Amino acid sequence: MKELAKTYSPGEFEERIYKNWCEKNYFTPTIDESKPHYTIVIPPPNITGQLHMGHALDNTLQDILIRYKRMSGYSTLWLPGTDHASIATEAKIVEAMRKEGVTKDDIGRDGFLERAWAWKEQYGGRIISQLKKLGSSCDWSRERFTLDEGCSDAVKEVFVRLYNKGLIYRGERIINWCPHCLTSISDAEVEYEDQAGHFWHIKYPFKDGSGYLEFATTRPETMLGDTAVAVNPNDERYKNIIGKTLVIPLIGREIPVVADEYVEMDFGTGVVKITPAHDPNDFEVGKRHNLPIINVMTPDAKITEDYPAYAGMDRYEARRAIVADLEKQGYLIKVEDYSHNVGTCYRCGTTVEPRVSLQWFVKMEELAKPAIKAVREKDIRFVPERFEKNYFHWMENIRDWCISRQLWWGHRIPAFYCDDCGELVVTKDASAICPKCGKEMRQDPDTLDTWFSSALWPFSTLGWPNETKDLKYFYPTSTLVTGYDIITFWVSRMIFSGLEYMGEKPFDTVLIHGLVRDAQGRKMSKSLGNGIDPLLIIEKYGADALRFALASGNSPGNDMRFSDEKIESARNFANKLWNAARFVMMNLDIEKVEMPSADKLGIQDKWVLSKLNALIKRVRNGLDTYELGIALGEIYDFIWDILCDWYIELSKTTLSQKGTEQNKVSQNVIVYVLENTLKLLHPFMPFITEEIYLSLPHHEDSESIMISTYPQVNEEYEFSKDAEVMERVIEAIRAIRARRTEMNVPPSRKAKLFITTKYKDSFNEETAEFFKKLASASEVEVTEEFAGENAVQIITHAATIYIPMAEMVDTEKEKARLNGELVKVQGEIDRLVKKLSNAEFVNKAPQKVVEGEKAKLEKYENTKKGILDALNAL
RNA sequence: GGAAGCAUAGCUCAGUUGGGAGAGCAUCUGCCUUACAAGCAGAGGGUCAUAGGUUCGAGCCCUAUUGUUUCCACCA
Repeated sequence: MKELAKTYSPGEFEERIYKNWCEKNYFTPTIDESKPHYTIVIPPPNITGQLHMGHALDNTLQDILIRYKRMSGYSTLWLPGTDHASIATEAKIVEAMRKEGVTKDDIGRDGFLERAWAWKEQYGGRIISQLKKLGSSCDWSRERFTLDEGCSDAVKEVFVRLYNKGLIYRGERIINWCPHCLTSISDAEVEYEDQAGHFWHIKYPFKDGSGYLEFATTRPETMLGDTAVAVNPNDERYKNIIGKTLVIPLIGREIPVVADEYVEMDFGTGVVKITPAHDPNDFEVGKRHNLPIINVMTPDAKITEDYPAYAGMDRYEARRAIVADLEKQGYLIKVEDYSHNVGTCYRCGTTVEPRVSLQWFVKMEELAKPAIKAVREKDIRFVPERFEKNYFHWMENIRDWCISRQLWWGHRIPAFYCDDCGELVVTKDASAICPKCGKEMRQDPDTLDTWFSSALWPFSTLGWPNETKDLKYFYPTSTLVTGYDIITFWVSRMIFSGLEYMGEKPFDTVLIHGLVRDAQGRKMSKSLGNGIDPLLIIEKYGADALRFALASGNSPGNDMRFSDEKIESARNFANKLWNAARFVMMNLDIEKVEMPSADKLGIQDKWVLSKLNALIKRVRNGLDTYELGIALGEIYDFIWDILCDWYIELSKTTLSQKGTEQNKVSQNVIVYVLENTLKLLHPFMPFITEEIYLSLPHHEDSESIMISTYPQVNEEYEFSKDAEVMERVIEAIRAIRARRTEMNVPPSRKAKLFITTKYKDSFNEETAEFFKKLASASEVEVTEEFAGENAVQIITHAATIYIPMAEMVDTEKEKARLNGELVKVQGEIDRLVKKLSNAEFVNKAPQKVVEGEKAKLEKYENTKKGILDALNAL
């Protein structure tokens, strides 16, 4: 047994404890077929990332579940790792190179990758070390990286399999292009935002000189790529011009007027210019009408050399120039303000440019079907359930997934081309010879979407495609914990991937949490500068306090706010527990906890043990149903209210009486209760619970709380009758304190109590001590009748307590007060009588509820009788 | 355009099988009571957004409305 420091200072032990856990290999599970497994794969943070509150929340929740299951006898694996984050990382490295004046082309692909790996070596581990500060009990011996050898092999395997199955194809499609990142991005990677823009009303002349056709556009610069103008075939206004030829001003190209259902008659002028190369809808129209596709922009969104007047201008410059020219030449009719939704790149925020290019796609429809079924049939469960709707909506309207990226940092597409004959070979091999001409083939220069490898994470990390022991034992994983913002990006793709390649779901349950917002409820963001750094919080308040602040009051799927208030109250709670433990230890001389038999227990012991059982039940239930915030709230209430405010106070007398039998009983019970409470709390606050646990004598033999057994309800310690006896005492003590405060009697002024009661089991010599200690009683006399005069009277349903403090009693005031109480009590009685005389209530309500109401009525009747007696006596 | 969440004390939020509303912070009062002032003992403060409905009984279930946030789709 060692002594605890005087104040809670987490900085002194958190690191030491974590190191010890690692050295003892507690985080590494053993594969034991006789035990159930519980597996979580971490949502791999980007190697570019720094720990933010979102990570802190996500990992706190995972660690709580993992520690709970570990203590509950599961073989528990929490598999950690990081994501190569192709766009984000590449952007970072390109940026760093730009500062040195070096471009990607200068150093070439190999040179670039060398730099990227060096960068990964240097910074990629940063977030991992930050996760450790949080207390995450990940099995670091199994740490993985989405771009490591094994994951790369899994990616290639999947690509080849899907290609051979016809589920991966290459085609020229219109895709979202980021002119800043210079790569394609998938639909899911586009974020839409409202932008103020304009509606330019423009007219194109008919070739035959028969006037003009007016329409409006938000993007006049794309007129350079117009290959038609469309109207609705049912639009009477334009029936006669379908098929006529228009001439595009400024460039003189002749284009047809086509009819297409896509055009809405009631919107704007009912005329749409068609630019198949730069708008997804126009692309579809173009396909239907065999229109040429004219790309007018370079990859960085500048006008091509084909249009000398505007060549080299970026999109927006060209827009201004073209509008100016149209106006000059009389083709601009008017300009309106118009707010519209514009797609932006989720990484850099640049407005995306739809662009026709040759890309690789995954055919989604067939893959989505079993993934929908698995969730529909509750084989995979979302917590909370409502997020299924998001999932279904996305999956049921899924479009093919553009997976190729024009980046270098990532999994290179395992496809090879023959420059001579155009042959295509898809293979896991590092090189390929053309089967037709025997020539060395050229590998596709592109890489895969980062999410392509993340999709395989639950099994690629366990060794797939090899049939490893890990894969057999730990797959499928148990719970996936993540934010609602990446259900589509990640969760949905893991589900169809797991089902397709493993033939089995990747996890049972998806626990969705919300966002951590700032104190004002705003999203934490770099641009707002309102982010709170979890590492600074840990430094100042401790990891346990941070975890408490994040887990308490958190309910699945809901956003939460993080404030100074919250973290301070978390730290105060840790301090409270710390001091309670200090108090307990100050009073101990036992070496090991040996629980006394029930007949030796005091009434307060029976009460607290019953309360502990109730707590265990509720906490386990909360944890089992993913209501972690509720479970933690229960523990908080127990520690603060039950343990500290009552049980410790109730035990002070016996704890100070060294050498007595009751003293031994008290020591054992208080340590037993504290030990169990610590265990219940351990998943939430691992460090402080371990530090205290190791300082206490134990009930069981365990060298660390994290590998001890999670508490279970102990039927031996169910004393519901005794608990009621104790509750009556507590109620009386509360009533006395309230009365004394009301009368401004300082606690230092002790007074004798006379108690009349029919509950002699509650009010007797044993409990008299409690009144002395906690209700400023000098003496307690339980009597059949109190004959004295001018006493302060305190009436509970179980007893009437007289305090003879004549000078405090003003008879008239006392009468008024009692009459006031009488009115209140009578009100309650009336309500209950009415309810209980309602035959429908008595017949239809559950027996338990009716009994409860009857008991309440009896209590109020008792109180009423007490008040009436008191009034009579006055 | 489609969908979902939220609306409870001055503030931030709990309240899961429907049985007369809680916490933290803030406010007020009194306490250095030998673990803790990061504390202790009390007190005040709520038509549970509005209007209907179901039910013996609704903060909780249903419908509509208002406000608010988010997701999805994206009509030039």
